[in-house]
Amino acid sequence: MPELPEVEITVRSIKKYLLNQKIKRVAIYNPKLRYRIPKNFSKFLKNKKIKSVTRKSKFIIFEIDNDSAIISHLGMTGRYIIVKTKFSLDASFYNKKEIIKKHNHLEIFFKKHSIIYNDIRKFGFFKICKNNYKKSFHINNLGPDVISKQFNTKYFISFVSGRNLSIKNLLMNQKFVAGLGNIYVNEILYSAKINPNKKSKNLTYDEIKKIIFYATKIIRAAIKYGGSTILNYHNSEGKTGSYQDKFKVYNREGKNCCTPGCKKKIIKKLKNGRSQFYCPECQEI
DNA sequence: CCGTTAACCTGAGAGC
DNA sequence: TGCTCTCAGGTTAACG
Repeated sequence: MPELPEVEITVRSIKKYLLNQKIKRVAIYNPKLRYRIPKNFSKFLKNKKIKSVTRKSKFIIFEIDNDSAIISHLGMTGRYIIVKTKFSLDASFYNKKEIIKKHNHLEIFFKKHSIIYNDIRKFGFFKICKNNYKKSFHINNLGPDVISKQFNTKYFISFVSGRNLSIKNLLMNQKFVAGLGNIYVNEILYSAKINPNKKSKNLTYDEIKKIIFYATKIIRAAIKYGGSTILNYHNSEGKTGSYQDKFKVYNREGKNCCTPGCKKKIIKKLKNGRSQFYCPECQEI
């Protein structure tokens, strides 16, 4: 499901329900996620307060009051659902058919509400960090956030030197730049007019500048529009994103290229297990 | 070390 | 209608 914008929207939409709330109880309905939820998870959280909710790349960090944290990842289909009281479980958006109760894996109860973790494909996970979460395996290996100043031409060039991979694979690599996924990489390369199969080392300085420019621009715009909803992404209050209406190539196979004067159709090719969408004319290699 | 592939899991949609 | 097949917002162990 989620790339940086969807995770950012998730964080914003759950934050106000969690900050400084005391955890009364944690129910684990199914521990079998990407990593098994540890046995001491409930005990670890009980009676603690959530000090902050932040995003690092596509990870969500819940800082707990005693210098420890929970790292959460949504995988492809993970989502949080705020439940006002336990009696509202069957009400409103929870009733929408796409939210199926058997995919609720975890629920954290506060005094007057709870938050559910729901994940169809179970690629998401939770990890307990007892020390500095920034030094944890997942966070420590991340490159700069795509919307941070550290993601600049100098960094780009130094990372690429001596490597031999396509620009699409490079942008998908979280060690290079954190937060991008398949949708936004396709969109960025279309706007920058660069073929996804072009070798990173063959990019010109101008092309690198364009990639960084459009990466920033597109990610910020996607956040502004509440992320993208393809199949089942919703924020924690049940709203869909609308950036999918702005897609120029993603999910547009066979449709006309958006560039004025270009008569070509968008093509789709499977590469490295992921779909590439691009215009064969505007993004000629 | 580097780049690519397979695997994890469930459901939607296409084709027959 | 129903079956089979492919693909889907991600990460990472294992392989060459």
